[in-house]
Amino acid sequence: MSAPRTRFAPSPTGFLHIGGARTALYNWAFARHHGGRFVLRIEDTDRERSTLESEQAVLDGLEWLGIEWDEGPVRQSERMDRYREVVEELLRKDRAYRCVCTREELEERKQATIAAGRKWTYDGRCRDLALGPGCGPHTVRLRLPAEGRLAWDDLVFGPSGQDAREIGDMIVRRSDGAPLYHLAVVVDDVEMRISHVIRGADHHSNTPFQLALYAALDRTPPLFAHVPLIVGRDGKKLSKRRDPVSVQQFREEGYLPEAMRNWLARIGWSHGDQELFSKAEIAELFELANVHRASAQADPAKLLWLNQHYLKTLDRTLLLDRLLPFLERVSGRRVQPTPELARLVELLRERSRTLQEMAELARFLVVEEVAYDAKAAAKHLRREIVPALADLHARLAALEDFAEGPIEAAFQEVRARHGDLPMGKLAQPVRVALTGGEVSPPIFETLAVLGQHRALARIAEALHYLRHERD
RNA sequence: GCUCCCAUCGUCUAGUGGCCUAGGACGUGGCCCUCUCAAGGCCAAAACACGGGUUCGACUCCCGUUGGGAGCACCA
Repeated sequence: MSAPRTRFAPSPTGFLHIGGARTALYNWAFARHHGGRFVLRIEDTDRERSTLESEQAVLDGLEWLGIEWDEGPVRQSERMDRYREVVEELLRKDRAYRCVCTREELEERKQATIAAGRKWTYDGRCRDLALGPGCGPHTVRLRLPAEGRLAWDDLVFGPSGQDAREIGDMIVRRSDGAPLYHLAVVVDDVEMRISHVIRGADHHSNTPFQLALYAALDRTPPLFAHVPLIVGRDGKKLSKRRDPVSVQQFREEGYLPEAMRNWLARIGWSHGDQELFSKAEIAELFELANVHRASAQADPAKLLWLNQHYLKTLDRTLLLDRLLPFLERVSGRRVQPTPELARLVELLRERSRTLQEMAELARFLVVEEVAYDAKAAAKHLRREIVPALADLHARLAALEDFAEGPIEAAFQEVRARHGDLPMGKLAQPVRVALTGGEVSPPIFETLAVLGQHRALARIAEALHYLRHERD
């Protein structure tokens, strides 16, 4: 195939939705795979609902996911004159006609038809009236063929189509002069020379009408590929209320773009048994032929697993960089990358599923003092540990090289001196003293990362708490 | 209601008439490892929606049923 041109055409009426993000990803991947170009178009003809903020949110989301576009963004709102021209041209060529039926009249006739048990499409009342521009408030309707089939070979769904007579003459220009969505889309896809329209399956049944528009415009339609919808947990349509749907939201919860991209790619598309795909692999391996036809549920558990995988394997500098904002948020302070923090992050990689979790586990390193988790303190900070803990404090204070090995030796000595104290009995209280909670990397490493001075201060603080504050 | 579409473990999927005692991954359960939490290793449970055909042979092809989805606007 000659270099294809694909496009992603979101309407900026909210944030970037995971369904939209996946559609964008597929368009991007298809273009990259075939050495084509990927164009971004903003469908903001609905002035009421479109905002600049949400346009920016969509752009940010795409950038974050690493889905870069080659052209655009082109805004439909800036092309209104062109759509008007096209409608005039359609009128001139008698491919369309003016219609003065009001909404009320239409509704009335529609109800009557349905009551009579027949199917409603526009009844063509104004079709042969040859109404001129002076006919008063009117819409413009496309003249649809009375017979024949509007068919295409969908790249995902295969042979598709609908009889023209079942569609009826659809409106292409509203009575206020604004073009309808389908007209704008077709005009843009023609003029942007889009070769492959890859979009959500919710547009599958809109396609016949758009085909009629291409015919009226005397243009060859592009190839269509409809990708299955992502549905919610119960198999129903995604609901903003029930399901997490915003890319931005996942981002704020600490998911990595690498994981999101991989997750999105694998919903409704597969390449054999492969689960892990880098950005380059998605571009290299993506084929429309391997896109499923059935709608799919997005599984948050799988995303969590993917996220942990990328957390484990991401470049260390990059990871630290991504973590900082989260760490600043959970600690409430400015955080500089330090060698200690970098070391801790290495230990936290396989213990965190999100950047948020990682930040919470790293918090103890960047704050001045930790607050004891009530449950952890109740369980591990008990009076009977005081002698051993005090002994450990003394031994650790005496260390010249505050590294893992010597620290471990200190622990062994203390345990032996206190009736062969089980490791857990000593490690857990120390862990609570150091971090405030009962979860952290291995205790020797945790101590080493925190440093002798701060570690001793926290153990001393715990001893003070045990002697004076605890009942 | 009408039109169109879809249907393999809980979820994402492999499978294109015999390689299937239906494979993988996530999740779930168990065991091992273990100073906590993880990670890791091993094991397990878990699916071809149903009914008819076609065929020597159907998860794979055809028809129907059931279930699910999308579209049916002077929204996008």
